[in-house]
Formats: sequence, structure tokens, C-alpha cells
Amino acid sequence: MAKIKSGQNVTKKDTIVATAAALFREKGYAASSMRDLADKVGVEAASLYNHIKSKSEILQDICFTVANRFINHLEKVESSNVSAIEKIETILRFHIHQMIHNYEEVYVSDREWKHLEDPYLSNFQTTRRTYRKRLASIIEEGIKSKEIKNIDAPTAVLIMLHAVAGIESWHRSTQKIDADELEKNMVLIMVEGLKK
Amino acid sequence: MAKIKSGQNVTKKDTIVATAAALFREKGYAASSMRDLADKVGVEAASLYNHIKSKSEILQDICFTVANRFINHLEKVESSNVSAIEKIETILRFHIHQMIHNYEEVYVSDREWKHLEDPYLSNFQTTRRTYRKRLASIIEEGIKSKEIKNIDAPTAVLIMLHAVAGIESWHRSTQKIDADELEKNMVLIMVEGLKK
DNA sequence: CCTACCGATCGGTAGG
DNA sequence: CCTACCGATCGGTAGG
Repeated sequence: MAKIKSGQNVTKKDTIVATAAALFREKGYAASSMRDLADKVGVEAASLYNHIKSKSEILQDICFTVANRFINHLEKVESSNVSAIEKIETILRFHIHQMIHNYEEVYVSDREWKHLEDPYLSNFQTTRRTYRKRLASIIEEGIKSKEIKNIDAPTAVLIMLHAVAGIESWHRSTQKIDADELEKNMVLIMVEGLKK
Repeated sequence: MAKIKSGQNVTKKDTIVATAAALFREKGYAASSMRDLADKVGVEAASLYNHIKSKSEILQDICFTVANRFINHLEKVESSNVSAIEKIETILRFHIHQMIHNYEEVYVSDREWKHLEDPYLSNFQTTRRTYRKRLASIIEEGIKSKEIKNIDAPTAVLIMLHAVAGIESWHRSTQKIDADELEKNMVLIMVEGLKK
């Protein structure tokens, strides 16, 4: 289960959102009913509405919490004084860690955001597009400095982000390798694939 | 739109399934209603049932058509007399082609199979697992013959398959590069990332 | 292929 | 946090 607002009490709303993340990951947002969720939380469906406004508010909460976490990290990396390939590796490792340790939320944010309603939907899409462009800029930087092979940067971003999403399959695998091993292998394949 | 049963007449059922694939890709299976589908096909909802048995039958049709196509291709590759890395490259290119040219069906098969009902669900899961194991075996083969670096084969498969799924983002991108360019870049990053 | 309609389930509210 | 309940929509059927 993901950690929630460290240093603060865990509210009932936090419990509901965390439970919903697991449910949405398993069944998808649209196929998850508020009665399913209430069952897992251990209350009647109507009682959920004392803590949340609507089903869609839960999805908003999950998607934007995750998105903000990635943006904050990106900003730190961008302002650090290391080479482009090191920046990419740091970001890749962060994505891997997030996918391993905050699996449910990250997965839902990645796969279920389509069910957001406007204005949240367009807001999220813009944020997402901007994030990818900033990753592509780092790769462009690496191409200019001859660290990275001469590839189409947006394509490289796309491959990188989706490769990480593959950890989904790892997560539910019965005979999975160690998390550190997984990370090592991913970095090896992806970073070596980019390097000149 | 995907090609349908070449050399045979396109039936109304084929039209319904192809339309459904586009709808399910866009909104997800659970959030797509039979009334949505009927609208797109141009008939009343009740009329759909003269051609299909149920909503879930459509999903079964999509998922197993796609799965069988990949398995048939894999069997040809397995029995060919080329090196392991060439086998992997051929399979990778096939996945890229399928994702580019049969986008809707392949995407739906990949993302919406969870909504299949048993026994189709477990059947599909088994097929999927077997397919991945056979890909991993080819990679193992390449590691033994020193063509491929010493990585965890299942992890490599997972990265490869999910990287291809990234073509989804490419598909709806406004400023997309040429399909041949995309393929070239993907092969460059992935195959180089695997090679020793 | 349509009109008419079914029982089930959905997200959510009222009132206590 | 519960009981009771709402209107809307769902997948699907009967009958022509």
C-alpha cells in the first residue's frame, strides 16, 4: 500500500482513495462501482459521500497526486549539474521506483486518466504532454553533446516511458526477480540502447 | 480501418466488430455502451443482436483474432534458420507493423482483455503467458550464443512488448514522424540495447 | 431492422 | 454512518 501524507494523520478520505486505487487498478475505473468500493472499505455506499464528493473526484485525486510527484522530481533533475545521459538515467530510475513502490496509484494514473472529465481531462493531458516534451529536450541535449545516438527524441521518450509501464506485468508475476535486479536490467537495456 | 477476412465478403458482423474496436479503444470496453455502438453503426441497439450474441462476444472476437495472428507469426519465426537476434528483430518489427496498421484491434486486445469472462479470460491469459515464455526462450538462446548481453530474459521481453505499446501515443500525436522512421528508431534503441 | 420494454445496477441524495 | 430511495442507464429480449 502506498504511503500517505507522511507526518500527518491518515484520514478516512486517504483510506478511501488508496482502496479505490487498488480497485481501479484491478477492474478499471468504469467497471468499478461505488458499492464495490464501499464493500472494500467496510461501509455502506452512501457513507462514502461523507468523505468524498464523487467517484470522479477520487480519480482526479489519484491522477494529479501522481503527476505532481513526477513533475517535482523532473524539476530537481533539470536544475542539477550532470550530463544529459545521467539525467535520463536518474529519471528512468525514479519511474522504476515509483512503479514498484506506488504501483496502484501510478498504474491508475497512467491507464485510467482518460475517464477524467473536463476541465481535469484537458488539464491532465497538457501536463502530460509538457512532461514528455521536457524529457525529449534532455534527450536532444544529449544528442547535441554526442552522448546519445542520433535518434528521434520523442520516440525515445515514448519507448522509455512505456518500457517502465511493463513493470505492471512484473508486479503480478509469480516468479519475479528481485526489484534491484529488475532495475539493473531495465537501466542496462534502455540506457545502453540510447548511448552512442 | 483494419482489413477483414481478405477474399471474403465483409459481413455486417465484421463491420460491427471493427466499429466496436474503435469505440473500445477510445472509451474502454466497460465505458462503451451498446447504444453508443449502435449509433456508430447506424442502427438501433436491439438490431445489433441479430448479428452478435452479446457485448462480450465482440471482445472475445477482437482479443482472439489478434492473439492468433501473433502466435502464427511466432511459429514461423521459431522454425526459421536465423540467429536469435534476427528472430527478435523480426518479431519486434511485426509488433510494430501490427500496432501501426491494425491499431484499434491490437490496442484493445492489449488493454481490455481483463474484461473477458471465463473461460475466455483464463484461456487468453494462458496464451499470453505462453507467448511471452517463447519470446524469452529466443532471448535465452541469444544469450547462450553470446549475441545478446547477459540480462534477465523475461524482463527483456516485458520491456520490448511494452515499448511497442508506446506506439499508441505516436498514433494520436499531431506532429508524428514517418512510420518507417518510427520503426527504424525503435529497432535501433531496442535491438542495440539487447546486443552484446 | 424496429418499437417497446424488462430487471438489474449505476452514481448519488435526503433525512435521521 | 445507516436506511431508504431517486432517476438514469445498462445489456439484452419479445414480437412483429
